[in-house]
Amino acid sequence: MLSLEEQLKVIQRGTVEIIPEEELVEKLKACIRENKPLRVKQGFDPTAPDIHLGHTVCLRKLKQFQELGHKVILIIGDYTGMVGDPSGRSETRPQLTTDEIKTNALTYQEQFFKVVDESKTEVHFNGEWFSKMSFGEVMKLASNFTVARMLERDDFCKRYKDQVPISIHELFYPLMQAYDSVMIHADMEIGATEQKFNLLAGRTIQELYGQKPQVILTMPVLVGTDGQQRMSKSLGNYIGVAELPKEIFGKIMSIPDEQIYNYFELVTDVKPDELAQIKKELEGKKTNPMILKKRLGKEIVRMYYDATEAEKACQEFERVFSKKELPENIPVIIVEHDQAEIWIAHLLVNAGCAESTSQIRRLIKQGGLYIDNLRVDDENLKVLVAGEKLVRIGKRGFFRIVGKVKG
RNA sequence: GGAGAGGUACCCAAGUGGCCAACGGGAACAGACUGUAAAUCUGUCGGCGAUGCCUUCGAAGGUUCGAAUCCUUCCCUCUCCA
Repeated sequence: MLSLEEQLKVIQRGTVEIIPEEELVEKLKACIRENKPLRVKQGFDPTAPDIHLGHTVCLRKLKQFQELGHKVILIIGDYTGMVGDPSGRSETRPQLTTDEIKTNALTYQEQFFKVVDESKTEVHFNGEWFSKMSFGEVMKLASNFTVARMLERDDFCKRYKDQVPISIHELFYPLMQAYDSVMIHADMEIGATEQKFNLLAGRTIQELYGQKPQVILTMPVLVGTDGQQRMSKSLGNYIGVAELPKEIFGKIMSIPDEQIYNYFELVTDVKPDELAQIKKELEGKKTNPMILKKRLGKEIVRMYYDATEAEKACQEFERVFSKKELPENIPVIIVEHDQAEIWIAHLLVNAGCAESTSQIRRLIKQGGLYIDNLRVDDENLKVLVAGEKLVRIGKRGFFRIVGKVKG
């Protein structure tokens, strides 16, 4: 095990807060002395079946703990998932069914272990204890917190003021997360800054159950591809770690330039001195941000695939967007029709390239539709069904439509 | 239980009898520009082979030549009082 100072250096990297830092020092000292690893916890609710880069900010921290020789405990919140974490939310989250939770949990684990080391991880579902809890125990847990304290939370407070409903069960969320810490005897819990309240609740509850409170460590919230809000699947601004290389790369290219540095810092393995270099380049006007963004894209694809895929994704991007050439793989769609000729809008809707004929009309009006590299300017264009057509919708939609006349 | 406020398109949000397929903003999409799927600017943004027709403003009925707008019932949310 590394020395206290060395460990602290690694642990502190990229964090927002460690509360309280003195306790961490104490815990680390004891663990070095007794050669007993810390139990470092983080929970995830299997709400959306995709881990995205935002999640990896904390996961990567967990990984660092593993590398320092500590034990990571991953809680899959099948029960908390039924409540839905209110953190940073402006409304009640939809409650998941047990089936959804089950399938999501599987994908989750698969994706977790793209970042953390499975062999050094203990996995628990919080249903293990919550499903067995009696109502009396629930009441005991609930009596430890007051409504006023819950309403200290910014998200609840805001909802309350804005007259947005808050269901009673949502108030249980922090308590449940806290109780998880009791059940697994957590020494430390990691979460994004918006988790602070829940994490602190863990300390309170642990003490009430006669345990030493966990130290909490918060990480910055990663902003999504829109450059505004936190990355989240429901906001549609996320980059999933299981996405295809070209998707990951493309989405990275679409983040605002101002976010480049944050991404390098929070979700890549780029070393501190290199980070400083990147910061400099971004601040100086000499380097085109695009260059750095491409590097970022490659860096991230490499982490979840490999260097070859990363290079390919970058080249594909350059081919399609910089040189405006055709992408490498164009989906082929086979369409059948009983007439020899068909209105272009119908052809594309039948092939699933567009949702409505109105959409195609609009596209043509705007000059965004190409057939065999020729811009279509006639909304009423009819085409022969038979044969293969190369269709381009806007900048990104490429299709090969192979038509057959029925009968 | 009583009193009041409110439910509008993907989201926020105007509109309180015809000029409303519904102002505005965001998202999204398209175009221009650019060494980026960044930024900026412009446009589009319910559906339909369409200078017209059909469906939409919590739900169902009703009044009216005509309703998102008025009436009735119901469902949902919030606030205050108890």
